[in-house]
Amino acid sequence: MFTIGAAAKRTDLPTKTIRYYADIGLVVPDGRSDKGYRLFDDRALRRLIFVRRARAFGFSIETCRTLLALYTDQTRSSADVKAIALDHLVEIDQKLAELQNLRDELTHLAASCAGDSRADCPILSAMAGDGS
Amino acid sequence: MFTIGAAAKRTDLPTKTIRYYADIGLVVPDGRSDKGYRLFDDRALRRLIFVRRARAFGFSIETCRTLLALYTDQTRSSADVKAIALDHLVEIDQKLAELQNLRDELTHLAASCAGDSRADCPILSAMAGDGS
DNA sequence: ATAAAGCCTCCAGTAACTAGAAGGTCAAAG
DNA sequence: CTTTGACCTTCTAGTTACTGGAGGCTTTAT
Repeated sequence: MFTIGAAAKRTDLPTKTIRYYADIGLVVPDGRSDKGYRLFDDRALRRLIFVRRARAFGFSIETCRTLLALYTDQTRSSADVKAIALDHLVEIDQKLAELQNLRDELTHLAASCAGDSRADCPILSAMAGDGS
Repeated sequence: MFTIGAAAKRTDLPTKTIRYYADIGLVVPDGRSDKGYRLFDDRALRRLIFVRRARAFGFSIETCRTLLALYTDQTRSSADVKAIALDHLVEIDQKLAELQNLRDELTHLAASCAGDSRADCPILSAMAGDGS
């Protein structure tokens, strides 16, 4: 059984985050010590690490909740998990496309800006709506 | 002089957003009617549109504030604006790289998942830290 | 005259934490 | 035995950029 600090070291998560996850019922401690300290067992640590990885993949907390449930459920079908992953991939691709657009346009604008001491600036002009 | 609703139509921004921008002092109305209605003039509308465009480029509100100041300042140098744009480009490129990484890894995982009725799932295994 | 639309302010909620204050607990050192 | 420092607890509030809604005037249209 680990206190929150020990769990933090082992899971590579901040104690604040672990406490937060406990508060929202995402990964609840196994129990409390007689003085009220949260105590985590190995299973809880595994779940915390699972969440850390899933979050790193960009899954929302709510999706992590679903994923954790599937992780725990031995009768799950891999199709359910795959569907969630594919949904997330679609979102990522959308963001990627938006960002690439943004980068291209901003690169273009920045390139057309002299960047000297004169006031004339195509970037500001674009924001103001003068051009295009 | 336009009421907030008229300004919203002309700038293509929600009234709530315009009110918010006024509250935080980003684009303040020109004044108030005798009944307390916010009144916007053409200059304010131009500034609202400027902010809408800058936000679409992903600039934060605080950066918009700076950009607006530069927009207004006739003695600005285009170098100042360009520096902000290039900073932002660096951030965009970082996010882009992260997202691409994420997409590649997740694509790989999803591809290796059968997606059938069996429980075995490489995606969950990856989150659990079984592999790699 | 009345009803609909538009305006006002203030409060709360979103996502996922993070910071900080005030205070109890525990292990080791003096 | 006490003190120090590192832990732990709870609670409140702040972050970003809005958005939604309640309750209540005002203006406009019928």
